[in-house]
Amino acid sequence: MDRMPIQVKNTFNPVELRGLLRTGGLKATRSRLAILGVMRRTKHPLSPQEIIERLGKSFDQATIYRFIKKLQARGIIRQIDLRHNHAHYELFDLNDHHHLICMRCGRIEDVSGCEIEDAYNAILRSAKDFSEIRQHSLEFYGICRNCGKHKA
Amino acid sequence: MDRMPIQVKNTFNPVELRGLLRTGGLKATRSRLAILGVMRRTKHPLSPQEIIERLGKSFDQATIYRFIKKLQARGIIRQIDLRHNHAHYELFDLNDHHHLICMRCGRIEDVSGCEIEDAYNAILRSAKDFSEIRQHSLEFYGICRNCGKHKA
DNA sequence: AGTTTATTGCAAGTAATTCGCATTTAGATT
DNA sequence: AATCTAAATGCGAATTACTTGCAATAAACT
Repeated sequence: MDRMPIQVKNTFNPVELRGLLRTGGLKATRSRLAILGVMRRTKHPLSPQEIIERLGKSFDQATIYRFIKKLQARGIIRQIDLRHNHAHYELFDLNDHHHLICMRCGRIEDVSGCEIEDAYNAILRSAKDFSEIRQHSLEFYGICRNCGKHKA
Repeated sequence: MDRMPIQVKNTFNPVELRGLLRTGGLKATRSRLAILGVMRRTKHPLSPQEIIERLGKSFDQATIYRFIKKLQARGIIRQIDLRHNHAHYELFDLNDHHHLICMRCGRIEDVSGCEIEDAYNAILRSAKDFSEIRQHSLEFYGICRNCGKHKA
């Protein structure tokens, strides 16, 4: 394949998607590249069903769910809790960001720069039974401007 | 119908449980007092099924789920994402605390004192589409000491 | 090209949550 | 205390979310 220019964080090109999989010991199948492609080009967390919809053609759920598990175990994606009754996922982003979620309409906005990482050590020091923190999840639930206009 | 969250101090005795419900415009039935009782005396987040188990007698799921929704809408309980495939809930606690969750065995430890609240304003300032934050969720996922001993 | 092994697709299975509706009950009203 | 009414319950069925077993397929290594 052609050598691709160096990309900014998390702008995975096709080659990099392959590498991502290989590094994780995962085979790079057409489906998998397509799934990662969808996630890459969507800027908000996706549910498995949403991924299937975006893939266009009918796609087997089991395949998605199994793949998601592997991605998650390898830290390639992370799980986001939007408080719908199903999980959402997004590509792991080194620029740690979190989400503002509207409790009425579900609108999502990214918020960036939250120095939780700095708190890790303090938390570990105070923890009795834990020796390692691998990830965290931080979501803010509120009311978006639009919903704020219309009385509840 | 559903109202705005009401955050009441959490020093519940039986009488206060009644008041809690009344303030929320909810009828104080025997079942409801029992459910709140279970949540009060358990120090970790519970799933609807766990609540049913603890209630002893056979208990209708629909009743629990419906009640939980109302409690949540009123800010009496909050939802915790332990990344099992179902939601967990705990009584809302003004002493804001969060959870360390073991990614292997699911063990939970509380961590307290995380000054996220102070970040609310900063976050709102930087937010484009949000005018109000009502709650947040912060969970840390890691490996507990016990699981840390045994190699993965 | 051939072999190995991970991955897929399908169909069935389980778990989690919701809904509709007839019945009951808490709490306000008389 | 008896009555009234809206809210809550119980039940069964429905829906949604996710998982599993297994035979067929395709990636990656030789």
